[in-house]
Amino acid sequence: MLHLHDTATRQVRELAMREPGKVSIYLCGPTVYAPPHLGHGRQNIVYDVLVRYLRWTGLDVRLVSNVTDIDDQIINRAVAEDRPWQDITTKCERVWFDAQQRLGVARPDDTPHATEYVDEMVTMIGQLVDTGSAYLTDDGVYLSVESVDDYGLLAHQSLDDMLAGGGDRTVFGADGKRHPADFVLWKLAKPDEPSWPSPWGDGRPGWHSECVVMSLDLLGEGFDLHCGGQDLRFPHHENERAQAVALGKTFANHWMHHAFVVDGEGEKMSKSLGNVTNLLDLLDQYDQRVYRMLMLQSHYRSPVKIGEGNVEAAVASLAGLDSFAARADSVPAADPDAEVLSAFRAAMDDDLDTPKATALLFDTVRRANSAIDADDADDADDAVAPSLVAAVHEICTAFGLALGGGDEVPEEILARAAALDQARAAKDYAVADALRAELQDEGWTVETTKSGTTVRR
RNA sequence: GGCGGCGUGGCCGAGUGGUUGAGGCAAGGGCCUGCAAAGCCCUCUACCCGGGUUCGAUUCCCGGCGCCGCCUCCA
Repeated sequence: MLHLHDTATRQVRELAMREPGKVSIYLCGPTVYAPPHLGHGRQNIVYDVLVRYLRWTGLDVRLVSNVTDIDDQIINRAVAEDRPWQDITTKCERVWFDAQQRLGVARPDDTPHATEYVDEMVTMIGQLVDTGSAYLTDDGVYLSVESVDDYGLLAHQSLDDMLAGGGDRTVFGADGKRHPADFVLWKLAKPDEPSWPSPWGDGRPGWHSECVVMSLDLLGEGFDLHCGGQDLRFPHHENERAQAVALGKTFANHWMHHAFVVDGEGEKMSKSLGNVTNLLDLLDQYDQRVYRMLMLQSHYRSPVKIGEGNVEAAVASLAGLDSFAARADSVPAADPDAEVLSAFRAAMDDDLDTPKATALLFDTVRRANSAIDADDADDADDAVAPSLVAAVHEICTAFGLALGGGDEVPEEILARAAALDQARAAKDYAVADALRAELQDEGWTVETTKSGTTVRR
């Protein structure tokens, strides 16, 4: 069974399932006002690997991930560029899912939008007001954090400690709030801002409300896992939870947070710092599997540096895997090696130890390569290569890592590869070398072996 | 000011109280190959500093230095 670090308890503990065999996961998705950066890419891949792995083990996973399509950032950009805010959200959402597809990330089962849930949010906020957990000020409706007994569960700090000053930081925003940590549920609209009707006046929902309403609506109370980046732990997730608790509802049973992508100096990549690397640039410049490879090789709770050096290293390692896949094509099908799969599951079940699992993958590839060499040499009946090859493919499936390059090789290229083999057979090496050089110049990877020439991108 | 994390070889990045500290990439040598490529084998280089606990610490504890995160929009 999968054991995962839980932010609430700070322990690695078993991911309990509300319903046996079924896993319900809520992932905080993007605010669609800018192109995705590397940090978003990490998020996409971390949870894609989680979901694929769980499905690979036979579990029925439902992943819900929202799209925040109304927010101050969106409004600000719309005003700055003098265009309708919906232009921005629809375009950014398209770019987001396009990037996910290029990353090989499966689309979530549900992608609810904040704008589709405004009525439900208004209803929920009304309940919070009715029970006295929320109150009206002159600019909106706020949740009183003091009405939530265990507020700070995810932050692991008491309200007093959070407020304690020091350094040059400012302590929350105050305005008309009863407590500095109280947060806005409903923002009353200023002139020309997008708005929806509510009992407290036209306005829009605060960021922290949509996820509560949507996760409870689609997954129900006590769903299994809520996840997102470490920066969402507090205040976003704390505040989501506060609303659920104030409503008397059971919220997520387990909290998972992944670490940041950092720059060369180890600083968090962040839009506000301006040190982000556009995810699309990486996808444009490199093999689209490269980023997944990089994420697999580090642990999801450790910061990871993305630089030209390790990107190139990942490219090279993928080339090795592709070569393996190409030569393994001729290996007969077999049941995957049980020991390898068992070691793989042990690693993954231990808080998603993908670095260990990836090491196992490479190790298995090496063993399989050796076994293929040995089988070529003596035609042994008790060949171990097939089961190792099958195990490699299983791991790659669970990782969501496609091997083999993928591009179809045109007939004309295959014909030239065949001509190359004929020249070699005729010991006409000058012709053979010329053919190989031509193909390589055109960007093909050419591998001539005893059993023939393979060509791929 | 509070809470938390990190400091490993040429680079990235795991991990552990003990004869031999993953894996990837890079480098060197070899095998294979008509020659390459791919593959396989071998080799090289590391645990921030100072104390302490211990038979023994990179791993545990204390102190120091350096870096980072959250407490504010943020994956």
